[in-house]
Amino acid sequence: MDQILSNIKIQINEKLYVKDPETSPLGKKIIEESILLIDSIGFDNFTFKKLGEKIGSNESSIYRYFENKHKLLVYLSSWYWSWMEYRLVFSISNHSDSWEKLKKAIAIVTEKVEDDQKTLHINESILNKIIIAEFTKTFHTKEVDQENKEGFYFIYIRVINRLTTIIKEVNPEYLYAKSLASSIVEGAMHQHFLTDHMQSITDCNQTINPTNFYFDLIEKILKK
Amino acid sequence: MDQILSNIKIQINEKLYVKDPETSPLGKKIIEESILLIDSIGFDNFTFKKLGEKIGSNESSIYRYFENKHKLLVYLSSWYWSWMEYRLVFSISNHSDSWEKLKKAIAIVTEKVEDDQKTLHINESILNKIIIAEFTKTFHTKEVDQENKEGFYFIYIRVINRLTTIIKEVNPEYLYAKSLASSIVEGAMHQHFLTDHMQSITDCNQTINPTNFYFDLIEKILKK
DNA sequence: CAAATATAATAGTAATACTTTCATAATTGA
DNA sequence: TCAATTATGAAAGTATTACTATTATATTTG
Repeated sequence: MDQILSNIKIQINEKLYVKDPETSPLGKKIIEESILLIDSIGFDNFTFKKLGEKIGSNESSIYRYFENKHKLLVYLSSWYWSWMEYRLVFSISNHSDSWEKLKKAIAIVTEKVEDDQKTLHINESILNKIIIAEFTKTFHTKEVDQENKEGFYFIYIRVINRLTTIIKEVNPEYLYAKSLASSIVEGAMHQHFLTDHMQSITDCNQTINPTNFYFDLIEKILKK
Repeated sequence: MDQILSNIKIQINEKLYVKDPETSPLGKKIIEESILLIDSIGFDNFTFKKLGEKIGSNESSIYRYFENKHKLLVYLSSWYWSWMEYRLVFSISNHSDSWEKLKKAIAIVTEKVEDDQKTLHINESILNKIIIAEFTKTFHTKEVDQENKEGFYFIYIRVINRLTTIIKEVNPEYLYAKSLASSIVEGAMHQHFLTDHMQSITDCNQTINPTNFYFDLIEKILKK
């Protein structure tokens, strides 16, 4: 997996950037440090000026890579879901039993991400924290329909479609495979959020995690 | 119900406003028109200046009611969840069977709100649209823990707790009542959002709605 | 009807979200 | 290798946002 991942270049919609950040050291630094800065001060307080100060670069140089911070966040999210998709496809590839595949897939999309050292400039564990905290902001905008048309959420949708396909494999009679898939992906992020900030309305904690909750749930919903 | 609702004054955390908007015509106009303006241009593009222009009042006058637009949104959300809670409590009060109560409760929290004319200055149907589009922004902030301590999300949490209680009544052995309740409330909003903006990853549409999805889901999860 | 309170009008500040211009540094390819 | 191209940095500028403060004028209330 290490080798494969290091050979794969994650493809991101070209409309999300002005200049591809993967093509230069400054671009990579923007990605690397924006993840850390968004995690530390939150997306709402994040500005290109602050990022520039942090990386010792001028604000205007960052604008040569990204039009605005919204597109940077969509870029980071696309990267995340692309990486997720890769791990998902890989993890189910060695299973033929559809039930096993589903459990693997759900584990992948609902588990907290522990840092893996496979990519140099991206800390996946912190990126996962950002996704839990900020991903919903990428599409809760007035421009969502336009941006959806332009494919900004394409990879995220593809991940959910992959999960949907496996759900249908497990139980072709189940009527709500798409809604179940989108509920699990979004819901797992929400349960992680609640674990950290509103413990009183979730059963998840240090010992029980969203994966346990969703394993139990799909067993009851899909087992015939 | 009409009568009861018109007699009840929905209580909102005092920390959310500088001056209670229910105590003056301008205050009520701020509430009424902010709902319409947020719906029309989106919360991100909404400013007190624009609201002032719309209602023929000065920006500075609005600041005498709300410190900032974030607190206004939390105020509107609190109002919404308080109204929800009221309808929920009312709708289950004439049922003794816990399964019937659960179905009623889930219908209330997952159905699209059709405008009801019980309150004069608040359009609940449009407020429901705002909640679907913007509610997640109220707590996806760096200040969430502080604001949670101050009780900003108290009513929302109470609604979820009420649902949790009914779930436990239906099936005391089920291990994830809290997570199920929070998933349903959040998930229903998400499914409504997907219906409007990302049809390809939901089964909900004009004929099937989130309520159908969750009725089926709880039946499979909780029926013994 | 006077006093208190609410609202409006205006101006001002600091930060945000950019854009533009020009200088300089680094890279590339003939 | 050196000229041309491209990338980055520095600085300044604009419009908008998110407020605060001051003063004047309405409106309400006791």
